[in-house]
Amino acid sequence: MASMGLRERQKASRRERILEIAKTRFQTDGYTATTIELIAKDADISAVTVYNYFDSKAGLLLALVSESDQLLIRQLKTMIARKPANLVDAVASFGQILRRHAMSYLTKSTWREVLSASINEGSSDFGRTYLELDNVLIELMHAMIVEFQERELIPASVDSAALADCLFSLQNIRFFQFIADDNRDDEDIDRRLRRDLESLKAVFSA
Amino acid sequence: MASMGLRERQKASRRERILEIAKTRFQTDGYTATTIELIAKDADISAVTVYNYFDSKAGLLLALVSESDQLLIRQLKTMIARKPANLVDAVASFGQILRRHAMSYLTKSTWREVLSASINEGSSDFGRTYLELDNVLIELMHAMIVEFQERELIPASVDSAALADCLFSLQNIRFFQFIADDNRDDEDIDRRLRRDLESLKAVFSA
DNA sequence: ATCAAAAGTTTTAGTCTCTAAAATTTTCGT
DNA sequence: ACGAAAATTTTAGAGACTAAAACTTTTGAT
Repeated sequence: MASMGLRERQKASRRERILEIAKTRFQTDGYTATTIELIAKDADISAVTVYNYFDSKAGLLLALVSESDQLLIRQLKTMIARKPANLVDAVASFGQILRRHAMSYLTKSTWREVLSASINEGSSDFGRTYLELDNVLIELMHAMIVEFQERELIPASVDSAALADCLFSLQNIRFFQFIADDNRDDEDIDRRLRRDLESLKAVFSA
Repeated sequence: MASMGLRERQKASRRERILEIAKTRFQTDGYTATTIELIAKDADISAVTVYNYFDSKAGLLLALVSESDQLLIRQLKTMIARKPANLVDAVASFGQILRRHAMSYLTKSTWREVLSASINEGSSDFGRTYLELDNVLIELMHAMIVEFQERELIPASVDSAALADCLFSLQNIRFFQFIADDNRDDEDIDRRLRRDLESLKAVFSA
């Protein structure tokens, strides 16, 4: 990257700087208490410049979230590599890793901002970034299912991509519910997700 | 209700008036173009008074949405009474009725506001109202499944409540995706939902 | 009917997100 | 070094929302 001109280097480093400052601010003072003005002051720039780098306050937050994604992906891959014994356990583990990772990073209240913005801004940068994130996770779910097929625990005739999308979605809505309700804990959701899969098994095995 | 004092009657009628005005404004000018200030002016009250009746602009919108619910419920009941031939068709119809009803009432963009607020305000009035709405729909899904069990198309051993919750959730996330993306049409989602159910059938019937 | 308390409304003043545009500064290619 | 291009800052403003003080209306007791 030595070929980058001053301008480009400045742009990249300024972006990093904003992200860095926002991260600590969000963590120490919380999302709502952190104003864009404050972040700008910390970074010695004007508030408008922050908007020049990020679409919105929520967009800044999402950029931070997507940074943490590499770790999440690694954790999921490790789980998949351990070859879970059955689909129900596998999907449940998948969800659990997601939830725990989410909670290690942000509070539920802050996650609500992320999810809420992800719906509202399907077209913006934010929306696109979020969709990419989801797609990576769906890819992982897919890989997991293909492995089940290779081990012949799932018939090869099943459309693995369709199933991956569907199972991820099911897990995802339970994640939404987990985030939406402060009183719902990890085990609560784990039970519910397992119950979902068990009832589906019950109807369709008939 | 003749027993209500002046105060209570005024309160109710003012609430109705705000709702009425907001409804026409939202429909003619759109949600974002309609400011609280404008609604207040139309209703001959101050903007702060609007906030006295509704938590937020999105809350006002939700109050409007929940008004339209009676019609939706009737449509779903009619569909259920027609005794659909199989689960897949039934769930697909359920979703289709929801989407069409939604589109007959508000634009996708406006629905995004509703959904986004529903996540962000789990605790507020808004959140509670929205949960109630969902619960009514889950109840209907449940009734439908019980009917399937009565017709012995689904084994009586299946936990009908768990299944209803799960199938509603699955349908619901596809509804979210429908709303989130302007380019996704009704048939698109219908196909996807059917594919979801078919792949689940394929895995679990093995 | 009168009057004080209760309830509801308005005014005011302010914070915060976000946008647009004009003015200014910085970097870049020549 | 100089003009063009790009980024940044200033300024000005809209709009959602909040808190509190000032005011008006309704109510219930006398």
